[in-house]
Amino acid sequence: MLTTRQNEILQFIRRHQAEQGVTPTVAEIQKEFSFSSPATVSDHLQALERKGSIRRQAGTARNIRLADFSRSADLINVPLLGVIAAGFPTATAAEARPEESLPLDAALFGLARTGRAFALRVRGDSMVGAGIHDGDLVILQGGGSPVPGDIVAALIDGETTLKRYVMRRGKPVLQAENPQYPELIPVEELMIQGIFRGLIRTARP
Amino acid sequence: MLTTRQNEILQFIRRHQAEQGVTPTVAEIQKEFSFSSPATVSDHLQALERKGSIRRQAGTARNIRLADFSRSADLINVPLLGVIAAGFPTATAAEARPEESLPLDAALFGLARTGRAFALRVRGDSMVGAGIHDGDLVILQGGGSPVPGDIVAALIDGETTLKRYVMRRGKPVLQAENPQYPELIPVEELMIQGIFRGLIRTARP
DNA sequence: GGAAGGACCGTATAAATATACGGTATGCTC
DNA sequence: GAGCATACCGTATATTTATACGGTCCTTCC
Repeated sequence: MLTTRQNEILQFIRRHQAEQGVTPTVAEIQKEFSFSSPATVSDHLQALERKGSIRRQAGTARNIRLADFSRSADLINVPLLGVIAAGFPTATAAEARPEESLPLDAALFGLARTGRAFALRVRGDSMVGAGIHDGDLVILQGGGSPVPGDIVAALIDGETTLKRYVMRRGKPVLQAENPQYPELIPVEELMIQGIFRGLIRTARP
Repeated sequence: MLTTRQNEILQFIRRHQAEQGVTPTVAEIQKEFSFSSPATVSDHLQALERKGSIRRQAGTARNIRLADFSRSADLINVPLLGVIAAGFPTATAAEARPEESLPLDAALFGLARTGRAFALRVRGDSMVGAGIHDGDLVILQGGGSPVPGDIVAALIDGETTLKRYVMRRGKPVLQAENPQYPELIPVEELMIQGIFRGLIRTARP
């Protein structure tokens, strides 16, 4: 479908976008291929557009758009905010100091693009019954109301912990999922920081 | 660190890049926020650059670069190839029919950009002891040799299963991690399809 | 009360940028 | 051999684009 030359140019555009974050200008393509004239590039771009590989917006700079770019349009950068205790509550949690961020597929994790999503690394094993292990990254959606049964990051008495949110006799309680921990934590003042949306575990080398 | 306004503008730049594939021009930012002057945008961009959120290349159009862009340059599309049995081996596995693909951070999962990585959805609970549950997505790296202790997707007698690869008396065996399953599966002919690199679980709504 | 930073406006402008126009040359095909 | 697509060149140019300069108004902080 594409000629050899057209394919070379398309590959360069892809590479440029992946590395620089933006598509190249006509002049940059011209330089890469050592063309003497920008018109040569223009010709190729016309061909690529006709064949549907790229789109262009008339009258703007750096106006090349890859036709299949929308594939990764649903990505959001989820900040990794620190460590959360799945065990006894600890104060060393949920700081607002983004060390790092994870590019995640918002649709896969059911994350609202508008709401604040964040990730925390789990320390402790109080949630092993729910398959959440020490070292896992939990993905949480901030700013919402949990449904009983949800796993939540909760702030109780100034300390944050990961527990299951359930109702007992009309009152919300936080429940661990490990027989070695107290099953129920009575809650006086409860602030939900985030609702569990998923987790990521990576094999340790 | 960033002011409210600076953050709004940074978010717009991020969103524009995610949706359009390129960062916005000064004029596009100006229009989005209904500023009467491009100088206002310039002021904000200066502040964002000073604070390290963006970088700019002098003398070019559409020259905003997100400082943390390189992080998402490491994304690879990992095909979701089907379902794998974590239980008794089944023939319905590892088909070469990509239904879907997952954009994943290659560095996070330790995936080689060159090698073939793939994902499978887990059916069964023979690996719950390793924290792998029914419905999880396991990320596997194809084409390598497992180290004893690795979790692998293995093809035995034409059927695929997810098990831990260990050595017993000098011979490789596949081990389930659930007392309800036979602990060791003697292996006559063993083909490793992939080595476990991580998993993704999403909360079911 | 002055200094500093933030948030804007209006205008001006050099440089970057995409593209049009008119060429040449080559290979393919009907 | 005419017609057509591809692959290039050189030049010209209307726009786009980023940014500089000189302002105003406000809040915060010492």
